[in-house]
Amino acid sequence: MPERAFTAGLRLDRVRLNISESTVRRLSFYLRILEKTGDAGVDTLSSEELAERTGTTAAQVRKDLSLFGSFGKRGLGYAVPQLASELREILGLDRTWRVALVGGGRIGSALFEYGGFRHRGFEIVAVLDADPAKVGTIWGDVVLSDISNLEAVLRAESVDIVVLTIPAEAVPDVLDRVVAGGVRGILNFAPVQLRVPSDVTVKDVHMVMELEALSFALSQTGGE
Amino acid sequence: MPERAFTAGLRLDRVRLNISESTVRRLSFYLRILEKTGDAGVDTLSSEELAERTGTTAAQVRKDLSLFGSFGKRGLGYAVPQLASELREILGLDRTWRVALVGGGRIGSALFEYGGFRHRGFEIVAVLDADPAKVGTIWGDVVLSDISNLEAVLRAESVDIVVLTIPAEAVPDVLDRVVAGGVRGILNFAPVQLRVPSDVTVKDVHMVMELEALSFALSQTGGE
DNA sequence: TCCATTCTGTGAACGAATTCACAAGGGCCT
DNA sequence: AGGCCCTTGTGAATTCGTTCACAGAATGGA
Repeated sequence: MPERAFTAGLRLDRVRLNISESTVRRLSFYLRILEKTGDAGVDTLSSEELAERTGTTAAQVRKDLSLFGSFGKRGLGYAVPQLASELREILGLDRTWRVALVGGGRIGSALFEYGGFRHRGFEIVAVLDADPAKVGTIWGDVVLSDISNLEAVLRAESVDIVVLTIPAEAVPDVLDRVVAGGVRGILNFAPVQLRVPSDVTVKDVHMVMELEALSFALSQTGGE
Repeated sequence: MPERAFTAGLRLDRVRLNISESTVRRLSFYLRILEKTGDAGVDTLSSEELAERTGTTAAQVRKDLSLFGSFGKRGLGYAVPQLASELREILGLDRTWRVALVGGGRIGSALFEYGGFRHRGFEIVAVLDADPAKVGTIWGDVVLSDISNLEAVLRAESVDIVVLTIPAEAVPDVLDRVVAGGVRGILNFAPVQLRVPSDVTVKDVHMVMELEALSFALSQTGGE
């Protein structure tokens, strides 16, 4: 039983219940919109407006939020900064996450140089690669480590999340060692199924599969 | 009514029926496994084995495939090269798709240098950016074009699919022009909802949202 | 040839997620 | 203060996707 403090609106009794992946993804999207409109000086948003900007329905927005509490005012809508702050807390974004980049190739380096992660509280504290020519090179404020020290680096840097951008064939070995290093969150770019213990969460980014899904869609409607 | 020729096993009557996004994503994954095991010399695979390697269930595999035809042999399983070829056709991968990269920043250049797309039949035939300093530079075998010529380039190169890696604020304008350029498939990396006509298909890759979903998952189980 | 074994293909059952529809709360104007 | 309008929060209904369970096809062995 968790004993952590939540804000008044949060429903402790429901927090542990099945929240679907799609709900979480939408929450993340709602938060983005709230931050954007908040910056633009808007202070209230209805479920309808939120739905329109995120490509869903007003009922869906209200249902998603209702899983965590009552954050709106009937007749009025949602207070933008307040709801944003609730969502940040729900999503666990009221802290910094320590991220290691495992794989320093094309994708890995693009993610590193792309500042978008750090701005949202994901700090890259280590980069690892198997290529001896890369080991020791300086990436921004971190020195690239040899992947043979993986477990040690993960523990020394208290890494929470690993971003895996290694070739498929290297996955089984590296994955075991990531888990052994105590990491319980993995963002996986390799086009293989990661087999992990149940206390480890994996999210996949499969760009080629998305392209193939586009190919399918175009083939369906195309030809005329 | 489509009049195109399909192989014997394909069910013309069902091809247009609702195939869910999850089914398509799995088909793409099955294909990968088939190609990998085919290269390893395996010539037959059961739904059970396919399921294990893709992280789903045997029933799911059979159901997915049954939406398009009967490709297996009872008591035996699926012939690897044959099923791979069927899936390639179903997914529309029996041709080359012409892709334009719109946005030549971090992500865009990483995707360009990453060879994984071309190997699967997605050929990058144009790269466009708004930065005058980049226009005219040579990327592999293409010259980077000014985004002000967007529609013209898309038409001249017969672009099928656009990969959008531009900042969120540039999206509304560029998106309209992508659609005006006749493109009906978009792989979107910008963290905004794309509003497009119904004959245009969009697939999103939202890496930061995936990270936030990880943050949520870790917050749920963490703390003890 | 016949039986035992294996694994597919698929209706039916189930469960999860979305949408509907409306009662109740809140603000504003007169 | 009262009435009107607006928008939330949420059970109920519906739709969609997954899992179950088994009949039927293919193979190999006796």
